[in-house]
Amino acid sequence: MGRRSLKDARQKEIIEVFYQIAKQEGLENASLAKTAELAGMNPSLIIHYFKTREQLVYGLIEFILDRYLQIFNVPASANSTPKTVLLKIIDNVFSNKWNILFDDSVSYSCYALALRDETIAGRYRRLLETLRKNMEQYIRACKKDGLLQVANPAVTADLIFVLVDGAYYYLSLVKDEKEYAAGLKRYKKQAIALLNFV
Amino acid sequence: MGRRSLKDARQKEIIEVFYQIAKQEGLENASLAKTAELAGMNPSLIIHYFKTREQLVYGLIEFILDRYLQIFNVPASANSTPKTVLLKIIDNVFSNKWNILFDDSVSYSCYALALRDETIAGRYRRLLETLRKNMEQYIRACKKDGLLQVANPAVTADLIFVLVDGAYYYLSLVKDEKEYAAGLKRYKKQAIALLNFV
DNA sequence: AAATTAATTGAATGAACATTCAATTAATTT
DNA sequence: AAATTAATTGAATGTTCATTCAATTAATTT
Repeated sequence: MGRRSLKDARQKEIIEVFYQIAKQEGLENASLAKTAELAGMNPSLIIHYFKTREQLVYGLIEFILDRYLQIFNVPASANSTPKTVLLKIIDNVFSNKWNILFDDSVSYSCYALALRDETIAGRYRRLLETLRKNMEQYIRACKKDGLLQVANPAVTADLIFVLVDGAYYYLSLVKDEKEYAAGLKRYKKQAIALLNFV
Repeated sequence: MGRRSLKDARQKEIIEVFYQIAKQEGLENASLAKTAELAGMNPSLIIHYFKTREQLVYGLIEFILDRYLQIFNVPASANSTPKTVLLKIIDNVFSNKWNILFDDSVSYSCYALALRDETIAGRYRRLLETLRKNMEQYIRACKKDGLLQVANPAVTADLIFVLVDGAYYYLSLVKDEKEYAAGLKRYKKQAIALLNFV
């Protein structure tokens, strides 16, 4: 049947290099040429795998959005009660891990794209919905066990993510580590207050 | 003394056209050529007034950031008490006026730039600081009159803006008008709750 | 070994871009 | 009217870019 396809692996590799370039130079300056050079391949090979730059950007966004779901990766040791799980998730959200996982500039550039491209907007909507639904389930589990008192788990989950997004908007400009940590702590405290644990 | 300079007026005009192009095509696709064409002038005239595209972008950001301060423009009729003023400001923040004043995509593109350009970052820091300080003063005035009970006006002001930024992050993807209005209302209610009026 | 399929290269294309520079036109002052 | 200063134009430059296409190389199967 001829040579076997490297498509999946190659695409992933290219996306990762493209992301690296975008981090260094900004998404708007991330070109196929630069990406190809860093990846040690010919620009036309990128076109071979993605057809257009636009498709590569779609790939990058898929790649980035997938990372968000890692918030809900909680070690088994924290699985004792719904409350410890929920608190661990809140921990994840308001932690420095966030900054390692995401480049702020690229993130906002992608979001700006979403606001002009319905395909990308759809992906983002689905992600934000998933994040909220997941959080809602965890809140619901706690509520069922009488661990917290909230009128509407969906509304509370939404509010928490609004807090998260607003927090990182502000914090992304904060260079001072102490101030950054203090802010993160304050916002986290506010999020936990919203959960109204008994 | 020769011909008098049109610099200020011309620069402002160019920035406004540049903004218009950025709204239509995205900031990353807003070129001097397109701007010049829409403005009915030669691209080199833009260079004449701004030296480089980078300087034009700086001008655009200045232009956009100035608009944010309009939040605090409160009609004299609302000046009766510190509480009505503060509520009017909250009203302004969580209103549709916001969307008319700002293009979401361009806003996030500019913010992405700030995170890779210290000059722009400085401008944003100053603005965010000003917004918070202003809000803090209004909260303080209410507190002095015993109209609300908050432990730390600065912290509360910050939290409100975190809420605002997170709210618009989410809402910018919401197309449905009813859902948009409902969200806005919910977040506004939460902001007012934070103020803890007596 | 021949056939097949995909990977990869390299050269070429044309478009768009920011910027430069010299020349011209239009106000304003003396 | 002459001098001055700024506005404006238009052509030119060189770079970077995404994309195309034909040719070549490398696996894999029959």
